[in-house]
Amino acid sequence: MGIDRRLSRLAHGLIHMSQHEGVATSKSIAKMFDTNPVVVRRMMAGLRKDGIVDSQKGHGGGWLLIKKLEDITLLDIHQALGNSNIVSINLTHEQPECLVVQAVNEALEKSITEARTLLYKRFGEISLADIANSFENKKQNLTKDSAAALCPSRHK
Amino acid sequence: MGIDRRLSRLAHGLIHMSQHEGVATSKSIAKMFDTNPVVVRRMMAGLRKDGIVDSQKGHGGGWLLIKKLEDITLLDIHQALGNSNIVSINLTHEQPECLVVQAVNEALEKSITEARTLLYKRFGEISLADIANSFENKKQNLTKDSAAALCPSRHK
DNA sequence: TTTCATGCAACTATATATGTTACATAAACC
DNA sequence: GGTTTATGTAACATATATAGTTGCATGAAA
Repeated sequence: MGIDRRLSRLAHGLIHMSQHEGVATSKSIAKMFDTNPVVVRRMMAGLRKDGIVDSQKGHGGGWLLIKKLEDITLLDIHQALGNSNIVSINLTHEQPECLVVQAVNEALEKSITEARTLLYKRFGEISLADIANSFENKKQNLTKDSAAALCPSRHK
Repeated sequence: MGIDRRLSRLAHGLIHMSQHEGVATSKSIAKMFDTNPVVVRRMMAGLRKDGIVDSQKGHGGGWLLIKKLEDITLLDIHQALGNSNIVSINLTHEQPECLVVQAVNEALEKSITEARTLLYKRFGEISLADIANSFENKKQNLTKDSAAALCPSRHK
């Protein structure tokens, strides 16, 4: 499978968006991610569907954050992206009538569900505001010459 | 990504192997999985490396279980297959110097590690003997006409 | 020597995220 | 009204990992 960096990228992007006035274009966001504007639009489409961002077409258009950072959890973003198999282990179904297969899959399913539930719980407990705060704390511990460490080449 | 059914398949196969005398060929195991003998050899190679099974070439050869079911956990099998990304979320590293990226990835990493640790813990607590026992319990609850529910067409 | 098994290389198929190009659509500006 | 700027979307290519398949070499028993 390809690697899924959408959650990490979007959390990054949304926090930056909250710190700037007005809209952000797919192009400007794409620069933060070192990728293509179309990739950004695809990811943002899911967030718009769930009322996290909105988009405006045409001149002066772009993306707008319409929820507060406090009200956006990592789980919200994950779910807005559609349900993916977050645990990459699957069960065999070739001999569904075999009791051994059933017993194996039952044990696997139980463990996997537990882990997935914990992950969702943690994601649900962490808002983008929490992350932004931990970033502010880091910032205050910086010396002045490293104070530019905020996507430096991307915010001129 | 493709779907990873190796753990589920191997647990199934190893339990069946423990219930039969002598060796099992890649071909006979492949029938249980509805797949090709080469797929079986590839999976079994990892288990052999970790001393869970052994193989014999030539006429009358095949695969032999050399550890007891009690001493094989789901974690043992998983690890014998090599380290895969069991949680299919990755972190961005496009702007490693950006404090926002760092804060986001820290939060994600922490949650993911917690979930992965729990999954490994559960996998480590479950032996194939545990699963085989739960299978025996099921078997005893069956009426006689469903008593064939053990990979029926595969064990003639 | 034949047969039967593993060992292994070299493909193809499949699924998903990612990256890219091209074009349609909509809104602001001149 | 036409140009510019932006999103919306389809279509295709790329990367990666599991799975599936074919062919051939190797080793051991009959």
